[in-house]
Amino acid sequence: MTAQGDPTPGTVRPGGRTARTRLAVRDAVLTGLAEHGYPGLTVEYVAERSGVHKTTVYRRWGSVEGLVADALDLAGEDTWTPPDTGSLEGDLRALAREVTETFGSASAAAAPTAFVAAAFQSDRAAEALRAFYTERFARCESVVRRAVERDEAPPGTDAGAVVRAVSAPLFFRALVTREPIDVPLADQTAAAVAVAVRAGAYLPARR
Amino acid sequence: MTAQGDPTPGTVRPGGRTARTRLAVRDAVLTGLAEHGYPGLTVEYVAERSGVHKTTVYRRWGSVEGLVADALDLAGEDTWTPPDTGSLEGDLRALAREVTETFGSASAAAAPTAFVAAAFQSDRAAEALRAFYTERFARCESVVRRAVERDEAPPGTDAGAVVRAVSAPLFFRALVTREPIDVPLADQTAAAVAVAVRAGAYLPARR
DNA sequence: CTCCAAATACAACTACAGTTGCATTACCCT
DNA sequence: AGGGTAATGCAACTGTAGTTGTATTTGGAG
Repeated sequence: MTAQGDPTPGTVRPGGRTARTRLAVRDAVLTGLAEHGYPGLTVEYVAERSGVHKTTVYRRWGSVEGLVADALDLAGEDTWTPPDTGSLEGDLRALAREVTETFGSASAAAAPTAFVAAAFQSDRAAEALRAFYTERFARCESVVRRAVERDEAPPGTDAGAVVRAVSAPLFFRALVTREPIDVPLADQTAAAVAVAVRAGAYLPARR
Repeated sequence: MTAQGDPTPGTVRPGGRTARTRLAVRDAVLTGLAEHGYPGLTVEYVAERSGVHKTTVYRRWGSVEGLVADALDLAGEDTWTPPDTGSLEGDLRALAREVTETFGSASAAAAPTAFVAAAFQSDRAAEALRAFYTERFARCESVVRRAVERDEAPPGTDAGAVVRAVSAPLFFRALVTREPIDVPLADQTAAAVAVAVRAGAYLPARR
């Protein structure tokens, strides 16, 4: 999960100017994504905006994809926890609505969209994205765990499959087919998955 | 759906050398994608491989994204029809397995993956991708229509939502999180959606 | 406080993607 | 068949992304 741009392990200088530079660059990356989108983000822009010389940016991050991958590593280090509404369908609906909100406004969608775009360009960004979602979905599995405890879902339900089934149709429309997504669609998706869970369609024995 | 690379409407020269050039270039694009992947595909490679001068490629297609968008337009002009196995779950399972097959081998996945990647880079490719999937999913809706006729699905079922719900989790894992997808996963996804359909979770009244 | 190593700044350079003006070729129409 | 026009080929050019070698600055350790 550690960014490749980090000083090599065991370095003597973890803080100070290096840390300031990194933060300034990360800030410039997010600003640039919001303003020009991923295709318009250039190393030169980040260098100018952050006040860090472009040589330094190239040496530590290597490319635009490296910059985005580093920003993605940072995004994974938050304290987000899945919703807890007291019912399976309520939790799934809240999860789906969060996706809808993220991709509802262009400014909020800029960074997540860029993360996916960068993953198509470089293996490092792809790995960072994979790690991000692995960790994020692992957090979400508590939703299913609680549902099992409430007898809303059969024991052994494949929690990972459930949380992916709720998110995927919305991600797919937002990122691949560019169809509009809204709250009713999120609710429909959550309801459908909740029905399937209760029916035992996500028991891993079926795989 | 007409490619931007086409001669302007009403042109006097729809066939002949122009058509040969276009086919040679399209072929080179697909070969290049399979060999080097999207990030490694360059206009210069396509020019050399196709025997068409790079100036011509730049003039007619404009960029790598234009080349990919044109190839995508071509891909949409096929005679593919959705499976007809005689049951809803069978049809959904067959659809899901097709997705699995597409992204199962690196060579088969190269073009579809590139289409999505290009859509993040240029609006023209994004529009071509949107058109492709809109048309493709419209064809798939016959699966749901037949299920309604067989009383396997309630009348008024949102066919578009159903076919997207079957495909999306597989696309999402293949393209975004880069998780492995296999036949059991396809079957699980299809079974879950079939259960939800039968329970009436995809009635558009819920939106 | 001073010294040392790491990180950054600077400037010049390289390479290649993409452009432009013009010559040439090939196709369609009469 | 042959003339006109669209499309392609060609070669030289431009701009900029990315590189390299070196000087300078910074921050921590003793």
